Amino acid sequence: MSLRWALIALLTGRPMTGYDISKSFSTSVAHVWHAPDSQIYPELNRMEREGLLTSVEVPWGKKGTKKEYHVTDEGLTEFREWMESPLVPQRQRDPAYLKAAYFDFADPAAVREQLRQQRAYWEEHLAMLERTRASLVDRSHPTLAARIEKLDEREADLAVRYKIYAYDGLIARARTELAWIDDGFTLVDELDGR
Amino acid sequence: MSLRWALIALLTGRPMTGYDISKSFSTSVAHVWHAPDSQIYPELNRMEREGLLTSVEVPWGKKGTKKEYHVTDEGLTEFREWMESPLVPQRQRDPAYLKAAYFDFADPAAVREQLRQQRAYWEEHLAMLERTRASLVDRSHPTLAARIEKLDEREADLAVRYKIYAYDGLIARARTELAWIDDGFTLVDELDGR
DNA sequence: GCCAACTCACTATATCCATAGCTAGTTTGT
DNA sequence: ACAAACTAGCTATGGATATAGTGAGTTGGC
Repeated sequence: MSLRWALIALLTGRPMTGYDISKSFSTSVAHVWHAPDSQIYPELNRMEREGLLTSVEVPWGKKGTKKEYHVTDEGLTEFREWMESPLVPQRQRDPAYLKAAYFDFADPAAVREQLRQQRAYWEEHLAMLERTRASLVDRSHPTLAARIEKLDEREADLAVRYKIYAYDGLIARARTELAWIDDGFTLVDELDGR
Repeated sequence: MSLRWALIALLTGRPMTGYDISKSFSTSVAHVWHAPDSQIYPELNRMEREGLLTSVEVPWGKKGTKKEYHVTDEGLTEFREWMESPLVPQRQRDPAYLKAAYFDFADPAAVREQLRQQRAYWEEHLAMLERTRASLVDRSHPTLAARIEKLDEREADLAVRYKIYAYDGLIARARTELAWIDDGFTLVDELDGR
């Protein structure tokens, strides 16, 4: 259900076609809420039917047309309502922790390999988050830039600061994961007698 | 798909009925992999059909019987294979971060209320994790106790240490969330001019 | 003797989500 | 002139997950 709010969040920046959304999703909202095309297109249709979005046919090339989605006042109102409604806490569902709790069933070499893979993944993820954070700070991030154009300086500052705040949280989380993985290497060395 | 491995993990401790599983789930594996009854019962059936589990009918009271599930050798083999197979990294999908990135759409009072709720949730969650960690350290945790009974001291040590390691990760994660929430209070005070 | 609380084992329904495609038009490079 | 790469907008399928039940047997307290 958060998908629709992620879509509205994205469309507050600028009106977009389904294709634009599916592309820019991966460089912005997807860092907090990933979704594949097969969810995005049907959800856009549903939201239009429910009046949260309207669409405008825009010509594309000589013959083609594309559908540009705009957030309606109703959509914005419901988005604000969601923003202020209580959060449903997420259940834990992380295979990495499930595996870690039962590492004694794997041999130490396999455990080290797991840890190496996780470390590589989180390092890459962290680097991406830091790049994105930097593009928010200098306001070069395309989705953000489009959005703050329409705002005055005070509003723009709010929008930017909260986005940086969200990324700071993601970055702290990634660093915590990396520290935990490093503790894992230490532990397996100790238990394996090195 | 991780559900079946969570179930095998639990059943390596001791054979259990579906009901036992659904109950003890919440105090152990659910901390890393939550699942409702409606997933557990069908999955147990499927696993039995596929030969990962066998079941024994056990009398219950005067007339009733219950079904006790045991992990088969095949189940244990597949569990070990999963343990050593590469992890599929999880996509981000966290409404708390989605909201935080767009806090500028909510008024500061609503933002503070959100943060208070999250703080309360994570504090409680952290306390629970620390209680569970303590029960692992002194080996009083029922699921763990049942499991290490059958093991020699070295194997028991491995099982206990890795479980503590997993909880240390969850605890570090919870502390990171709490620190982030506190940063949120500071930020909203600053932006709201207090 | 009866009720409440608990044990046991499910099911029904609907939505969410992932994987993996498809078709057709457009632009760019050679 | 043609192919490759890209833009556009989907769909089909199957499995995962949440919410919310059902109903029957058992135990313990008063």
